[in-house]
Amino acid sequence: MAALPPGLLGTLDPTSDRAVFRQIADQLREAIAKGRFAEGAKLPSEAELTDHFGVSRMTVRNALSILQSEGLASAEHGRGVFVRPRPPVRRLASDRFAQRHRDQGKSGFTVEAEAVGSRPEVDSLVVREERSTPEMSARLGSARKVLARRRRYLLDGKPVETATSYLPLDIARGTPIAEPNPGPGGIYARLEELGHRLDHFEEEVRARMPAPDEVKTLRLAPGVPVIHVVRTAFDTDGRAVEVCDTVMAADAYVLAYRLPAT
Amino acid sequence: MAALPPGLLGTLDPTSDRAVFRQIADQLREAIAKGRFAEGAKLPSEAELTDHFGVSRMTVRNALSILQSEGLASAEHGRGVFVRPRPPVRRLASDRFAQRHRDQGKSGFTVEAEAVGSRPEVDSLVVREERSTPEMSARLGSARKVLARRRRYLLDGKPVETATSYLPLDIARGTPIAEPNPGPGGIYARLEELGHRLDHFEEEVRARMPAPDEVKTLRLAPGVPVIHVVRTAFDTDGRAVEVCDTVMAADAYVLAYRLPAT
DNA sequence: CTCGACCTCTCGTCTAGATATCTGAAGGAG
DNA sequence: CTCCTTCAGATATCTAGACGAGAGGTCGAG
Repeated sequence: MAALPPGLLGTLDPTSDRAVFRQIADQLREAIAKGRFAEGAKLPSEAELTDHFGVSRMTVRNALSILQSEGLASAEHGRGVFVRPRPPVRRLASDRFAQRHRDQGKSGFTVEAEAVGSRPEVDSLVVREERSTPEMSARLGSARKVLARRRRYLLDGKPVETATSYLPLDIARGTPIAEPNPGPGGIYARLEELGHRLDHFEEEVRARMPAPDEVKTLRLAPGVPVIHVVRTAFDTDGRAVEVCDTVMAADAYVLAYRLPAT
Repeated sequence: MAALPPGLLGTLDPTSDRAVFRQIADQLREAIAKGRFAEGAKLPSEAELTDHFGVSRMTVRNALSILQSEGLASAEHGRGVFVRPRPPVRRLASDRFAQRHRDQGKSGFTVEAEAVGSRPEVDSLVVREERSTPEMSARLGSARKVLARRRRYLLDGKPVETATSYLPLDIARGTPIAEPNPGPGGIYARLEELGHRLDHFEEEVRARMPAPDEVKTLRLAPGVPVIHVVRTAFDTDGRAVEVCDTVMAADAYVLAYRLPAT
């Protein structure tokens, strides 16, 4: 076992009342912040840290798990623990739903993916009728059943977002909206053709840790939260014509909004 | 040691290749989801779970730490592990910066706090001149030094948000903006009085896990992400007159936006 | 040269304790 | 009755190992 290069990490303070595993985590965190470990670089192995600090392996693992829960590092079984690179974030423009994009037949996701030079993909498309939940009824008016359109979005093969649109059946049933592929411009273009002229959207943005199924679907690394957006589309009659429930990998997104000051 | 009530939790599947501590976490998660443990209720103690499942204490602790990292539970030293209550979330209205609130002399935070019947507080107010960072220079134009206004917001005594406003010195120096208390309506009202008529704001929203100092300042429980908002204010000349960097406890906030469809 | 067996390093899971610290309740001193 | 001590129960930290499993390199058989 080769020892760690001297000076890379410091030593423990036995007089401190700060737990040993936290001190170790602190040192690693500081070393990462100072660039002593580059993005994507491998941290010292558990055995090396065990030797360097003179503690048991569980204590070292405890320290490493802190860094992972903070999203600073991620472990790869059989390889090591690595500094998590900050992925190039993608910008979700505020004019995502502008008329001009619909007119060009492009969906919001396609527009954004092309803007950063990435390859967009859509996945696991399920369209079906479902019973409405109380929450959805409150948002959509009183529809008993709704049309649900579920899909997953990928960027260069990596899943970044899942979205489910809910529409009242009396609007969507028997229209292209109920087809897997609703045609150019997406369902918003179809809604306008059906006479529901869109007026505005309301978005609610939350952040939280993912549920286990979300970790799986979005292939989330430990310590990555999700951004949960619920968007309601209103037509010019003031009726809610669609609710879109979106869960995004927080390390892949920056949401951009423009607010008037008046 | 009293045994657990029968039926509250199931048993392990020794043939499964799913790790034991994950199976235990799954069972607890499911029990919480089904309401067998109410919000704020105490989960079985480590000793009880150890007995019930016939595993060592470290394994049980491992399972409980998963629930905490998911934000589903939080441990209290010497008391037990409790189901985290979903706190009543606060709504950040899209018209937060509307002219009418400034005219009434109310800040955005005060307006929102009153809307949910909570007692707002502002804390640790620091106003000083600082060197500008490259990022800030890019956002604010080219100011070499900036005025920084740091503060922490509390709701009913609980810290929920920290915010730092940065303003170019040529605008702010020697004005009420450089005072700890800028007067009614806050700095936006002062900016308008100084001839900088506000035109619009641009907000960038990110979510991530908190850094250790943010955990401390916002008294965040483990497994709670933060929402990071950077807002830039533009005047009618198109000049950026203020950048506000805000870090919010994600379990205390829902951000609401209204987007035009045109 | 190619491919597969094997070997080593690495992280993943689990056990069975020991000691420390915090909380809340019970009980005694005043 | 009030205050303080004591104690039981709970989580926090740490040790010292054992075995499992994935990744990647070495090296010999073919």
